[in-house]
Amino acid sequence: MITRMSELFVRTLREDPADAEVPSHRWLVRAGYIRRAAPGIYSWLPLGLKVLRKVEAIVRDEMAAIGAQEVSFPALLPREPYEATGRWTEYGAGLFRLKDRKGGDYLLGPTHEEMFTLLVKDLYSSYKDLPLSLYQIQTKYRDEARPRAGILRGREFIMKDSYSFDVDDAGLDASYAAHRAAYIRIFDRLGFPYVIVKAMSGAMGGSASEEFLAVAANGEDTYVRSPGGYTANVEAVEVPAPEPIPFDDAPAAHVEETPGTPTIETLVAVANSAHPRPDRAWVAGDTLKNVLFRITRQDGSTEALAVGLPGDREVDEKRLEAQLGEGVAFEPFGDDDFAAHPELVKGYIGPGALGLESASKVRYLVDPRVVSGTRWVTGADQPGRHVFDLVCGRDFQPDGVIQAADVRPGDPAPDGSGPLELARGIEMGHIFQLGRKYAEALGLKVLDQNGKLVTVTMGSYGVGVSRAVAAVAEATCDDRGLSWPREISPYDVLVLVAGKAPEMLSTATELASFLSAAGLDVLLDDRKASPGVKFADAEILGVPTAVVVGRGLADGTLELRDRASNSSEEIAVDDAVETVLARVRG
RNA sequence: CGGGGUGUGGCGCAGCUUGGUAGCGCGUCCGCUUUGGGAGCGGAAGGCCGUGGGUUCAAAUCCCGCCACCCCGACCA
Repeated sequence: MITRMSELFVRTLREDPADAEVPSHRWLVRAGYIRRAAPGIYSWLPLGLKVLRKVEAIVRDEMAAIGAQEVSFPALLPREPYEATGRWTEYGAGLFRLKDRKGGDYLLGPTHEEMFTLLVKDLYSSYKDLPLSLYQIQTKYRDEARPRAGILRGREFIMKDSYSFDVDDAGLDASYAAHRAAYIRIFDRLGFPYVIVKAMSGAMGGSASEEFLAVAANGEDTYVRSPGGYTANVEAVEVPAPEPIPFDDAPAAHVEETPGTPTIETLVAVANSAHPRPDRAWVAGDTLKNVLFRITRQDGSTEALAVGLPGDREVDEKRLEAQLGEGVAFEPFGDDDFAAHPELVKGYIGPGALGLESASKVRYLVDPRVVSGTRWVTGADQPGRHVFDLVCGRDFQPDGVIQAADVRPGDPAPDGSGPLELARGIEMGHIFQLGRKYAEALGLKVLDQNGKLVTVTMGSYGVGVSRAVAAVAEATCDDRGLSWPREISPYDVLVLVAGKAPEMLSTATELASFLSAAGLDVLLDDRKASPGVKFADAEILGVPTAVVVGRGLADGTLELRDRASNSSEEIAVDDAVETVLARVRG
């Protein structure tokens, strides 16, 4: 195919759109790939649509390769299935809901677990029918509280979601492994750097869950990695508990006056001046900080929660949220909350006043590092007083452990593979073992070999297709514009006429014809615009390879440009077709 | 939902303090010139100044209300 740029429906913008912050958003709009239609909702223009279709093609290809079959559910869905799984209410404000003329409730599907489960339930009833993997590439709707970054996080987006159905756990493991392998091929082909990280399976449960993150400095997800190969979303990092320490000869706990020390910083200062430690100075890590939250569940019930952690750490709210599970909100304790718990002295809260067995009845969960035998300086539950040498397991007993402390560069990897490094990424895919939650809620059972009804176990696997377009743009663009990996570039090659001599256009047209005949998708910039405009547009549009037909033509040469490296070389007109084909296919 | 900001031709912005009936750059159209890094000159089209009300002889500008959108934080592919 040859597309003449003089006829292509595209308009590049010379200036940045005012509302675009992140590079992918800015360039996709400036290059004429997408246009905003409403907040978080975008239209795809010819160039953008070509890229989108190419991403979809890769996904379809790899799904077919593992035997998954494509279906397509409506985006507009009835309420009932979502009522059955509780998600009509659980999804809360994030769900686009609407009514038909009769007043019936409908929703725009945010995800389709229910529909897939019901479809299989309708048609299949024997273990002989399984395993089965179905998928769709569908427009999804989520009424995000704050859409942002263009297509990277919209309210309407395109997702490939697949579901596997198996009779037993071994089957689920196999389906999961197949999807994992397919995802690796998909993301390899998309041609941008990514990492696979351990993820939270969340309230869904299930044993395995991994995310595919595009490596991007301004990504919304933070992940960790170690030299030994450990990777995980920060939310999923499980700090291991150290070995308990014997405390038989530990000194007895003693309360000391520490006036004016409501913060860790002031406490450390006063401890060092008024109660110096004999061997070394006190540091924040010697203190036990107790942070209070009020958590609110989906049903509206609230509960106080205390989190104990070494004083040199902060509570990471994302990690805390992940621990609390879906639909549980939390807020720091306010004055009202303190008023309701008079035994908790703000700034001087210690384990003595915490725990389900204590007077406050506040659940007390601690960082795994707060292990039996560790000695702490912590609040004495009286203003201006702290207790020293308080030993975990002897002087207090937490109700449990929680992974809520922040993870820092240099922390040891949980598997002992070295110090952790932190980096940012964009979630591109998520695979996880759903288990039997939906099958149970919707009654998806099959008869097994023994004629007994068993509940099917499911896996759920998503790829953000429209997001992938933005993520690739994000990962590959530079200060001049987009720069596509070959497999998803809207065109294989751009032939650019840089000059007004008639033979330039004729040579270019002829070259384009040969390349097209050889199977390439060619964009021919035959516009009358000045070379400067064309070069600038070539860089904004991001076609990986460009051939410039210009002043070198008189000497029998053309210029071959590589967008990714912004380098160029002269090639002979006579074997231009061969050279370009070799480059594009290379 | 909390915090900040902005609404003026297609895009990016000025004008608002000190009311007088709208301007600049880019883009678009016509003509001539120009053609290796977003060309030059001349001409042209295109705006009920987010919205409702108020003040005034007169409102983009002042006052009150509303709406929308964007950006920063808590949710997700």
